[in-house]
Amino acid sequence: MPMDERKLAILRAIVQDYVETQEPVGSKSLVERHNLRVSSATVRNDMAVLEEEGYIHQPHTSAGRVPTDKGYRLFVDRLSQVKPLSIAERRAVHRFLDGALDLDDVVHRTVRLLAQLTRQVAVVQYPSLSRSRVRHLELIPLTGSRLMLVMITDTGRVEQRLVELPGQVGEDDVLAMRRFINEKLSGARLTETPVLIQTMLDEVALTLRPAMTSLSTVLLETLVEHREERIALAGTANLTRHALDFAGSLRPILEALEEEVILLKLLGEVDTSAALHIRIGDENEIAGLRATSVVSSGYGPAGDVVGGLGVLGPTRMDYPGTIAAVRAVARYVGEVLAQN
Amino acid sequence: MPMDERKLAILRAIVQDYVETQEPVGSKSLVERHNLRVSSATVRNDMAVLEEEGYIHQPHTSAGRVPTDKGYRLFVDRLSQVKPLSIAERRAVHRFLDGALDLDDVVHRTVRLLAQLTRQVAVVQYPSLSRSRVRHLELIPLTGSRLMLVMITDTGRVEQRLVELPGQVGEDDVLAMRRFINEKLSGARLTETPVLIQTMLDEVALTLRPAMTSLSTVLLETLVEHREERIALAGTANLTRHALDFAGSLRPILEALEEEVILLKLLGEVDTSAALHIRIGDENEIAGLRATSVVSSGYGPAGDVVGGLGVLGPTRMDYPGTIAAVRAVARYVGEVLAQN
DNA sequence: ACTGGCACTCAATTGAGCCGAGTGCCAGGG
DNA sequence: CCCTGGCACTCGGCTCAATTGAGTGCCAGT
Repeated sequence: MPMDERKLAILRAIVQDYVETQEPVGSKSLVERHNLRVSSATVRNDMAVLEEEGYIHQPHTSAGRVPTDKGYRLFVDRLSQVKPLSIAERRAVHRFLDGALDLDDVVHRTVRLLAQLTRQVAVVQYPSLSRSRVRHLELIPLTGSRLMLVMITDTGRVEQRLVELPGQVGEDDVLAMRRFINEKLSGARLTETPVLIQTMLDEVALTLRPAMTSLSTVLLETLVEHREERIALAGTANLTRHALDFAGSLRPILEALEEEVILLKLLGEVDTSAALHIRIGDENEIAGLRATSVVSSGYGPAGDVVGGLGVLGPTRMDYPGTIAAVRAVARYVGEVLAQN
Repeated sequence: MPMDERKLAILRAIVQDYVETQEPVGSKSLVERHNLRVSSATVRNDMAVLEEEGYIHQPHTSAGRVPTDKGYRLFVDRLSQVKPLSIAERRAVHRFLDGALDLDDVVHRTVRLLAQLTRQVAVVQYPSLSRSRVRHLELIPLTGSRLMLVMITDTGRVEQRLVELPGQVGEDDVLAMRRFINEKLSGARLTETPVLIQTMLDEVALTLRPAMTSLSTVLLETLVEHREERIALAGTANLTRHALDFAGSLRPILEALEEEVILLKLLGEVDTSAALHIRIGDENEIAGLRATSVVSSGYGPAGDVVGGLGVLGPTRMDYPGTIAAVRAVARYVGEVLAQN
C-alpha cells in the first residue's frame, strides 16, 4: 500500500519534535509547530493509523506519541535529508585534522572531533592491518636469541612483536633475514602474507630455517589473533547528557564500550564499500545497546576502506546532523591518510 | 589533645558501617553491630564531639552520621589496617599477569585486573619514557628524505616518530647515523639525552650534520612534549555501581577521565619513592573529582619507579581492600617488568 | 474527507498526615 | 567524673487522596 503523503509528513514532524523536546508529542502541538494545514483531529486519526502500522507508539493512554525503532528507520530511509555541516563545523574538521603528526595523532584527533561535532560517543578503528600493505619490516636484535620485529604499514601503523628464537643467531644472519623478508613481503597486502610466508619458508637457507619459523609464527599470529585491531574512544561523558533516555542506567552501555570486541562488531558492517551504515535500536544485536543507535562508516585513502569509524547515541538522536558529521569526517580522514 | 581511644573506635565503626551500607549510621545500630561496651547515649555524646571536631557530619537533623573527608583521612592514616588479599585474589593477580606477551599486553591486563579486583575505575600509566633507558634506536628509510625513528626502551616501550630530513640521504649515511646514535645513546637514561645529543651534534661528521639536527629535534620533542605519556583506563562501568554517591551525575567524572592530562596529574604525585598515595575528596585539586578518592602507587622493576597506577572511586570506598589491591598489583607488575 | 466538540483516561503534581530513625539533653547512679 | 536510661523533639520519606491538564477516541455535522 502506498503510504500517503500526509501521514509521512506527520511521522517526520513527530520524529523532529521528539528529537528536539525529548517528550512525547501530541496532535495539538504538532499542528501548531508545523504547517500541516489540517486540524488536530485529522492528525489524530492519522496517528492512530501510524500506530497501528507500528511506526509510533503511545507510552500510555493520554500521552503523546513517540517514534518506534521502525519509525526512525522509515525516517532515515525516506524522510530525512542530510543536513550539511555549518561552515564553522567544516572549518573545525579541517583545522583539527590538518595539524596531525602521525597516525596515532590522526586517530586521536578524529575521535575527539567526531565526539565534539555530534555530542555523542565516538569510536574510531585504527587502520586495520588486514587491509593494509607491508611497507617495511625491521628486525632488531635484543639479546642473542630474542628479536624485536617491527612492521610498518602503508597506512602508517607500526606494530612490534617480541620474537623468541629457538637458538642464538648472529648479526649477519639477522641482516640476511631482514633483507630476505623485506624482499618477499614488502608491498604485499597483509592478507596475502600467509601464502607468501609459506613459500618463504621453502626457499630460505637451511641454517636460517628454525629462526624463520619462529618469525613467521609471530607474523601469522599478529594477523590471526585480532589483537591487531585497535580502537579509540571518546565522548563517553556525552552519555550523561541523555541520562533520562537510557532507562535505568548506562551501566550496560559503558560495559559494552569497554569491550573492544563489541566495538569492532559495531563498526563491523563496514565492508569494502565505504557506505554509511545505520543501526537503530533493536537492530543492534548486542544486548546492552538495544536503546542506542549507531551511525558508522568506512574510511580510507581514495575510496579504499582501511577501517571504520562511527558514533553511538540514543535512538532518539539527530540523524541528519549525525550522518552529515560522520560522513564528512570519514571523507576527510581518508584524504589526510592519502597525503601520507 | 590526645584523641581518646573510644572516640577513635567509634569513628572507625562509623566508617566501616557507612562504607558497607551506604546509609548514615546512627548511634543505636552502632552499638548493636560492634562490641562497643557502652550505651547508645554515650556513643551519641562522643559523636557530638566528633562532629564538632569535623570528622563526621549529619546530613540533616534526625539523620545518622556520615564521615567527612577529614574523617576518612584519619581512618586511613591511623585506624585501618591493610587487609591482605584473599588467596583467590592473589592467584588471580598471578594468573592474569603471567600470561602477558609484551608491554601493551601487560598494561592492558594490569588495568583490567585492577578494575576487577577493586570494582572501581583503574588507571595505569605506561612506563614513562623519561624514567627509562634507551635500549636501541633504529632508523628506517621510508623515502629519500623521510625516516622513521623507532626507539626501544628497557621497559619494553616502542615509540616511533616520523622524521622529515632537510635533504636526500643515502643508505650508507643512514647506517652511519644509526651506528653513531646507538653508540652515543644506548643505555642512557632518557633524561640525560638532551646533554648527550648536544655533544653528539658537535662530534658528528659535517655532511651528516643537517640530517642529525632534524633527528635530534624530533628526539627532544618526544621527551619534552608529554605526548610521550600514555595511559590505559578500565572499569568506568563501575562508576554506575555507586550512581547514588555521585550527587547529580557522573558527567564531570567521565569528563575528567577523558583528559589524559588530568589522569596523569592524578598519578602525578608518584615520585621516585614507590609509596602509596591516597587523595580523599577535597584533596583532589581537580574540580570534577571532589567527590572521589584516588589510591595510587608507583611501580617498576626492582624498586625503580617507571610509572604510576591507581584506582578512582567514591570517597566512600573500601580503603583497606583497595589499598591492598593497588599495592599488590603494583608490586607484581614490577616483578613482571623486571623479568623482561 | 475533514473538522469541532465532548467525554474520558491517566501520569504527574501537590499537600496533608503519619511514621520512625535518630538526635539532644537531663537527671540519676556507680 | 563519667556513663546510662529516659523523654521530648526533629524532620526526611512514605502513603494516600485530590487535583490538574495534556492528550486521546469517537461521533455528528459540514
